[in-house]
Amino acid sequence: MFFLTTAIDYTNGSPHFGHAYEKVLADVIIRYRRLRGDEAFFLTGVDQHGQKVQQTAEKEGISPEEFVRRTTLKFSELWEKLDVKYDGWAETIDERHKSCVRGILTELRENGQLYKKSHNGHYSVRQEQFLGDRDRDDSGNFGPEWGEVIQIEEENWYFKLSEHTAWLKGFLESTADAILPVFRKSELLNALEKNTGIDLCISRPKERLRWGIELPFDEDYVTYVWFDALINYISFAGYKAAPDSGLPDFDKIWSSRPVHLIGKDILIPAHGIYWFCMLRAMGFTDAQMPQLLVHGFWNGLGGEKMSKSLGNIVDPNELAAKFGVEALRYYLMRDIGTGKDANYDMDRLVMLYNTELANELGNLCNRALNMSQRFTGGILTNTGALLEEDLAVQTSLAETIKAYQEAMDEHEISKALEALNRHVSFCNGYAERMKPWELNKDPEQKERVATILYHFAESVAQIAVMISPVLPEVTAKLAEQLNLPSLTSINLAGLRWGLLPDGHPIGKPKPVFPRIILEETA
RNA sequence: CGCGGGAUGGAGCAGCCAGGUAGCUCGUCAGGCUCAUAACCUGAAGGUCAGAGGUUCAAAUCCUCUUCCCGCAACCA
Repeated sequence: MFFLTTAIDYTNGSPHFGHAYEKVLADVIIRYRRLRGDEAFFLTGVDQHGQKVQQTAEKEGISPEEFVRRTTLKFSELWEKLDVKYDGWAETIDERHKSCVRGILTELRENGQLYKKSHNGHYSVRQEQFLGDRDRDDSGNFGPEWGEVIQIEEENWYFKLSEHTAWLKGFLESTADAILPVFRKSELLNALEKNTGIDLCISRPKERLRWGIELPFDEDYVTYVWFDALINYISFAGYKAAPDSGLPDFDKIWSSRPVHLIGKDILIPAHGIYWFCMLRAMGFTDAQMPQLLVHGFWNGLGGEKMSKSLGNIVDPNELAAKFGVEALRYYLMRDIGTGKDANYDMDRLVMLYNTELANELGNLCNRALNMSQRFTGGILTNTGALLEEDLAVQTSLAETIKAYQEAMDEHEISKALEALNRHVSFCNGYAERMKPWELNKDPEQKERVATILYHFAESVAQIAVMISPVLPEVTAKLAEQLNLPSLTSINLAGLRWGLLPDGHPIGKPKPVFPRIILEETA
């Protein structure tokens, strides 16, 4: 079983472009695994506890439950709109999750992994948080933004993180693919190097934070965000779940190393250090440790961070409404290398859609069907003699499948799409060289024309299958036009020359990718 | 010497790990075609691969140093 999770999004605001990227990427990866014929489970969801939620709800004069119910909907509705299809949905206020967290905390305490101690430090009353040295300004003082800063002493619960860091170092060093891309691992190892004997505080006193999971053994505290949120990966996979919970069978879901798709911001320390050590403390073996697939960020046009203050936030809902879900999904997968950062550029979104989808693939499909209807009565035949040029098309397609698969296996979606485009381009060149519209004027060449048109249609059919993880709706539309519904259920191994049977009646052409025309707005 | 990423024709990127004529898309220019969503095809111009040094028969690719840009600096309880 291939088990894929994403980060769970914090329900304090609306989903933005980055949220959409991660979920679409996960959706594409999972659809690809299914295309390969693998059994797969996709878990995503929302992180609903914490101070920010508590504060914002208070400000709006509603209960945190009500607030979280509303914001959660913004996420789930977006995923539905963007055709992100998950199998499990994680909400951290779910009782099944809470009881899993409490069960784990209880067990860790019994195993001597938790202890209570007091800490003395600077505390900002206004911001309701402890301050560290890096919160000081240039002159070494805490600035006015913190309001009144007092020295207080507070007791809290700690997790013996330091007992596991030596193991973690060894595990990371001996597991080449523990973290992808690889350069992230060196970053993590460096961070780990500096982590000497520090334990992790896993509680917050209730007088400061009520909106969380109460510690099962100390009712004055709630659980620290990461000790709550990270556990979603196992709680909603059925870890220690009651038989009637409705959750999946954990042993089945976690039968091989799962993949956690996360952003680069939460690798260190949350996933790379805390989560691995938490799993280790719970008794997970090295072979059960998840793989972290770390993606980059979308920045604004000049490469600057997207932020509210700069006003360059991009709303995925607006983009989907303006350009369509297909254009958005395609852009999200096409214009960024997995693991790297990219700059969001609307002009590129339009350009990539118009050139690669409308002009290339869409047009190839359209001209193929058109000629078939006009020249061969809409009937495909593949019994004609093959010329070198025809065989070159078949070779190009076979190479495309290989390149596509290699790229997808490495989660390099953009490169996979590039490979598909190369074959489409090749077909367009083949069309120019063969000139079936010329040949058609000669009645003697009927069979030749049919053979050429078959090569177009078959190419479109196979590309339709390969593009399905990224653009599932497009595959359905192409399958309909090709009059071959089975395309939507075929898997990769079934991609062999001859998907379209001899004598197949092909459908009528209708643009699958209407060009996006941007209105001039001066 | 804190850590990591990046610097490749006008723009955006690939190539670098496993050295061997610098590649892709867009844009520009000139042709061609007309089956097709003003789509398609061919050709051309344009780069001393940030800079310096080193290794090598050979370096964008390996090593060293420098400059510039970006992100992070985790114990914030």
